[in-house]
Amino acid sequence: MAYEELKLEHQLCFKIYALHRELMAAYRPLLDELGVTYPQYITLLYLWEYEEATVGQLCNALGLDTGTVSPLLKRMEVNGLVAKRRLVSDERTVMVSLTERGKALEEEARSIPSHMASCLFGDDETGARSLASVLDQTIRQLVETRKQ
Amino acid sequence: MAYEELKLEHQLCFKIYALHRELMAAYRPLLDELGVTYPQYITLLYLWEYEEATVGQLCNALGLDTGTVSPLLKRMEVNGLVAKRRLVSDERTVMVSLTERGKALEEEARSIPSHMASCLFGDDETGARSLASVLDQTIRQLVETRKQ
DNA sequence: CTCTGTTACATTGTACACAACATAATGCCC
DNA sequence: GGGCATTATGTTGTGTACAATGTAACAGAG
Repeated sequence: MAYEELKLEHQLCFKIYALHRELMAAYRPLLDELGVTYPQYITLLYLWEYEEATVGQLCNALGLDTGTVSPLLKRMEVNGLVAKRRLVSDERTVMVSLTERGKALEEEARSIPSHMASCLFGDDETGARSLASVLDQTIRQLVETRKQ
Repeated sequence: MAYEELKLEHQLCFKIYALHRELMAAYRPLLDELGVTYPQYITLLYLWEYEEATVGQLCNALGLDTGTVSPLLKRMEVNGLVAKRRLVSDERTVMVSLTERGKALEEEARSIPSHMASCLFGDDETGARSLASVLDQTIRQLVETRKQ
């Protein structure tokens, strides 16, 4: 007896929410082998690319706030993946860098993107690009709207 | 110096992850007015449509496990949105139904879908449908892969 | 009727995610 | 150089998520 527009099956948000969780579930077995979670994995992706970053840069790049990133980095430090040091030039700023163990994981991670691509698209090459462009477009629109 | 395939910007997963969080952020102010979170909102969507459901049916429909749904329902019960009762025919089964207050929220929620649609797509009507179909396709592929 | 496996749900433990607040270092205005 | 807003990060509290485990109720085999 619900209003048509409120039916669960019509909600785009729910598809995005569901896809997000399916995706995390698909990554989990791969990331378990590296001993990291998904948010830790994307933190590593950033650090593999830029060598080191401040906490603030990581928050910005990943779109997460300090309440998420700060304890996440603490766990990664405990697990020996990253090291933290305060800048001499500004004692407020914490610079995060990879340990040898953190760097070494990059080799083990190399196979993940292509493996995940096949999980997401099977053999459909064009599907990936069309999903990417639609997602970019939608995120842009959302961010746009939020800023007003 | 990272491998090209491991750069953050190339990761489709990250776009989905980011979109998911942007979307939750966009919903938050609307749902705050109803006094519910997003997972509670989709639980209400289901109950508005089907009147009542067992815990298991909700887990299935929402794709969440009992460890998530069980405490979520407990909070909704405390907030006076749902009621729970055990079936006489099977004392293991818990039936969840809406309270008057839970039913009343449906009216207040009616404006949410169209409001969110404009946040997601601006004026672009076709964007919604193309995103929906790409998401459906991708979820199907992921679920397919997971089952093997 | 009893034993045993299964089912439905709840609980525990770990890890996000974010709002709100706390803290310490910096920069700047005078 | 003292006061003060700002900045960078950390902490607290609430609410997901999910794996693993617990528990009571049910369902059949013998």
